[in-house]
Amino acid sequence: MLDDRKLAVLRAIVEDYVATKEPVGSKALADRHTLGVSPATIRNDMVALEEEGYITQPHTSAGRVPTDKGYRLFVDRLSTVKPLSSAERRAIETFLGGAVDLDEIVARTVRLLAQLTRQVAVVQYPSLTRSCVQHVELVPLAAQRVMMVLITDTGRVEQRVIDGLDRVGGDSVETLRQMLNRALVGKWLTDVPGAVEDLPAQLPPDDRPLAAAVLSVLLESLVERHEEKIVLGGTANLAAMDFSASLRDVLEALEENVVLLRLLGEMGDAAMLTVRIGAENSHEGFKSTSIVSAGYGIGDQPLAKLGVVGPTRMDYPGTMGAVRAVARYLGQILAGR
Amino acid sequence: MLDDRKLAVLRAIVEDYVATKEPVGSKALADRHTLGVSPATIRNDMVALEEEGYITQPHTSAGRVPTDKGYRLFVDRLSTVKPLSSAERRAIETFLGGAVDLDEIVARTVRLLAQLTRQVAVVQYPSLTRSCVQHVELVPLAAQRVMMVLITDTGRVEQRVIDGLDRVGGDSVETLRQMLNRALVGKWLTDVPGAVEDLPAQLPPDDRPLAAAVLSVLLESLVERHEEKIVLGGTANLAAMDFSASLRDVLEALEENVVLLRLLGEMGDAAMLTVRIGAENSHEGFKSTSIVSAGYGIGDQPLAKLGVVGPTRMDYPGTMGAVRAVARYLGQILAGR
DNA sequence: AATTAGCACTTAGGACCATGGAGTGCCAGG
DNA sequence: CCTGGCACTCCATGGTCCTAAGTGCTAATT
Repeated sequence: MLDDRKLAVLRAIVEDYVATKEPVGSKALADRHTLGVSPATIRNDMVALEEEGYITQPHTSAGRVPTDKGYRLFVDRLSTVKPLSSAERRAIETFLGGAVDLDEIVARTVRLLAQLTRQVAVVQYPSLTRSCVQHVELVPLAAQRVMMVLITDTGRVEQRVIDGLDRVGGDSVETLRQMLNRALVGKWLTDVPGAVEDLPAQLPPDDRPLAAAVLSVLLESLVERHEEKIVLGGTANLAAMDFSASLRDVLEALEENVVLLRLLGEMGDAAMLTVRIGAENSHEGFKSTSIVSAGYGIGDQPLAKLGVVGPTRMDYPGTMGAVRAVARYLGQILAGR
Repeated sequence: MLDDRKLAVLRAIVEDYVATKEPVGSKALADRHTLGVSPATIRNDMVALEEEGYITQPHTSAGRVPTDKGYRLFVDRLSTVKPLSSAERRAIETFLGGAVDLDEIVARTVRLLAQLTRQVAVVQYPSLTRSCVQHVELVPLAAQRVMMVLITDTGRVEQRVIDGLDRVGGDSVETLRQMLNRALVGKWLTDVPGAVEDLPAQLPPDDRPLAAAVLSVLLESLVERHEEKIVLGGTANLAAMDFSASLRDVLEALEENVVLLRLLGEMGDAAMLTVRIGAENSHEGFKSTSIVSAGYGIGDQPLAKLGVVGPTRMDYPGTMGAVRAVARYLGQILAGR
């Protein structure tokens, strides 16, 4: 059905449309690309492509524009991920280098990705479900309050205040602290529930209320509703894009972290580079955008995902190259800490 | 120069322009407000107001629009801060209630403020310079690395990794930990440098390199370049606004946290409700926006600031009311933790 | 059978113009 | 000092026309 030349035409249409932002006609294609055939032939190919639903024309006498399906074919079969220039690679290294803690690493990554792609960047914090406990600290704040600080091997530091306790003795806190660390250090967060099950029983009765309170907070807020954090950057780049949807809709969708997280979650895991185009995104606000994402992690251990959001009319090879490169470097940086 | 009626006219112009987003003419004013005079009289007043620079007309045969100076006069002398409805107050309380930690309190505050004002909300984290040390924790991560966690009374938890040490003994860490806490707990962060000056001298020689490394990180990254964090929300509301500047410029300016922090810093301190109108903001990107900000704190102890950014044509009384109310509630919530 | 040239057809968008309406400034009279 | 009246200005709106770009179809060519 679609011979090589038709595919070449589709590729040319996508490339030109992305570059010029204007519907592209048969004449322009013949001029700018060396397809070796005349505009008339290209026109014939275009009707075939249009019948198959890969391209469409905004109105009768306009050029053609790729559809979501057209972009999909382009991404799957007609393009190759474009590696970054060595200048860009160096920029990444120096830029991600000087970060002092996880927050700063993530913040810099998101800025970097936004700058490289000129689109909206999204970076998810290393998932708690993929982290191990490195240390648990209990800090007495007042007679009835204790702060719990959980430090993971991925660098995340989460704190919660446990409130409304009866007079808490310093010894009880210290005992519980040691016990928690003995039981939990090195464990996956997902394994924490099992590991703490029989802890209260090992304590003297006086200390059990405290232990119960601490454990319930730990389990509930950190394990069960496993909090995923996400950071956005480069929203200013939205202004230069023009969606079919309204800018407001896109901005609103972006502010819904829950939605973004779900979408990221639906995308390919691990080191996979995944592209979701237009209506493939199962959310109204992203219907006229594409999302390019990749997982990042330490070694082959996936931690979380990052990506960019832009108009469906985007430079897929370049964007995919940038996302992949940043994901890899981020993994390296995290590994080297 | 400006009698009461002229001021009333200015007030009416501002109110109508804010409501309708259209230049307002003498006839409309006479109809919609009970000024008790004819359009012709109003016209005369308008030329006076225009000569003084309070209003201007986009073109010869259009109505009048307030200038920055006009808004300034309106805010200073012609309006009163509008208290929130009781429904809104209750919304604030319930919304800010269920937050579990400082991050969530700040996140909720920023969403709330954006929703109430339908503009872009900005909330600064409690300033480190206004915080006291509540606890310092040292966690050995590996033979050559230690993580320092600093917890303040305002709920902030900052962590830094200290790297490149020689073999660190568990005892050394424990000794240093106790010593740091004895020396620092309860101290203002700004007083930390003085308080740690002679600490290394009190340690056995073997432990001094570790102490020096920890202290240098502590001083440098937390005290000297005292990190201020800031959070944005409601940028989707930007789409509905129309600035004279381009949307992109405003978005870019908003992403520059440093700029925002400086601007907030230039605004009135403590419980003061401050308004910066248009060109009063010393940054290009905010030339066509107004910023309404207030300090928040516990009791009369200021902690940091929050505010909203919107078009100069904004509902000042309403916005000021919302900002003031949210700042107060935030203080109360923080005090009650 | 595939490609190409030629041609008639469609349509968006720009230029041009006319017109109506909103608003002004000014003047003379109350 | 206020007001009604009036001439003037200018923007916004809508209509018309025209051009440029691009198409689809057919007949000729390879």
